[in-house]
Amino acid sequence: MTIRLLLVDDHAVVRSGLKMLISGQKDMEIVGEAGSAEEALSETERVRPTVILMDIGLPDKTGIEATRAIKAKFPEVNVVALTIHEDEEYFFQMLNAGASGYVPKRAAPEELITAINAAAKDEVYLYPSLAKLLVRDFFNAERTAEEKVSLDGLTEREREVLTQLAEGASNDEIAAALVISPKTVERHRENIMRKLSLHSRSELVRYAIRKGIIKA
Amino acid sequence: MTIRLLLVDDHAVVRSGLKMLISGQKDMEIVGEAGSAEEALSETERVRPTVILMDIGLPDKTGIEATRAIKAKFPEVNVVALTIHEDEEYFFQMLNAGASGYVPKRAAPEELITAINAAAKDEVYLYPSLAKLLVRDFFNAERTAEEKVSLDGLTEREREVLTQLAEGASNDEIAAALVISPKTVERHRENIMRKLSLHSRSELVRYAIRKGIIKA
DNA sequence: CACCCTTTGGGGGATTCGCCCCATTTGTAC
DNA sequence: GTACAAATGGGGCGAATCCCCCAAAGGGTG
Repeated sequence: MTIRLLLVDDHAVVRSGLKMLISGQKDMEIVGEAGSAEEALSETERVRPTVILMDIGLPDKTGIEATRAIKAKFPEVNVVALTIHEDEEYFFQMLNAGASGYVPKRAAPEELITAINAAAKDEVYLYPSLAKLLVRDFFNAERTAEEKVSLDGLTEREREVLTQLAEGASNDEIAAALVISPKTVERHRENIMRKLSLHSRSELVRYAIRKGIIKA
Repeated sequence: MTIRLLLVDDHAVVRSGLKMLISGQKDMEIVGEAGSAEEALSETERVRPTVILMDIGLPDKTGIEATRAIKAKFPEVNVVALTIHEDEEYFFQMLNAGASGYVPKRAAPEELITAINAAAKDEVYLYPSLAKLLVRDFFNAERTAEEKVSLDGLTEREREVLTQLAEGASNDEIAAALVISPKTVERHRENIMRKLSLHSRSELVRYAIRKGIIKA
């Protein structure tokens, strides 16, 4: 099964570099090129590629918008972002737009090949320095030491109550679980909210998830 | 800078295979081996490796627990999971435990080398078929095609209300924002909760964060 | 010993929530 | 043209929430 590629980049030089690189891969074939988001759309419709290599900086729209538009119309086409940007923002936006991979232009050629192969199999290749960001955000990790302290001076008991609150338990349920009076749970809740400057259970839930106290 | 490796696997055969593979890398050096979680801990303390290759199936504890314990004591040591398991559960648990990479044993040797290099640089390598799962879970927001289905049949207006609810807004605040009566907001909230089988704002908040409708 | 912090518990009141009942208008589908 | 979903709005009611007030027992520190 040959992988049919569409190159999207406004620099012809970049495209020819990619063509040279791809030409070494016998299971890949470049079936089209585009220098703008508009062209990318029409070329996708015309040639129906397996995978699109998408630059982010395009003259008309960003590659992010182009990706979103393409995935909306042709969800079976997978997009690999290939860009000079290693910003966290672009990375997340591109994945959110539906990209199946993200490779900086400074990456080794083999990494791009890996990413293309992954995208063709409907998998996702993430460049390691950026994958790290995704994992960090996903698990709200990085705590271990300082974020546990950054629970803004909550006591042990308060943290215990907060956990239950965040999981959606009512005052009575928490009281039963901790074997104390519902009124004491109230008391703890008030103290928690005052210390954290939060004013509703909903805000407590978000706070707890952000801090990694509970999982979403 | 040589990368100092600790191999953790209860099968000596696997360890010698890895030794052979690593011996081809002149910037890597195996400084220790362990056949159990217990040994992994003590060896980590003794040799202070840069990167640990960690199997999940160990005789005493799982590699997940071992990783958690090691990251708690030696956060600067990065762990790459190397396992036969490609289950979603193990994958997420391992990352949550603090692993800097996840490579199935069936992966190509170069992928393991890439993962080790990434881990040594404090980055994260994710095997493409599993990276896909992470991205999917992280951006469960808009799925272009099946998004409407994945939100269990919520209407456009209901999703709009849900977003506000999840952000912690009261009925009156939402009414003001959407320029409708508080009573109508109530109506929408009831329909949302019934459709999703949720029964409190707290549960709505978690649901919305899980689905990527709002960020935590 | 006096002081502070934590944890425990109660009273009361204004407000909000969660869940029923009801209805009208405006589309879209058959 | 009728039927059905979606969006709009209202009334009411019991429960829960949120925010004040109050207090006492126990631990630790200066």
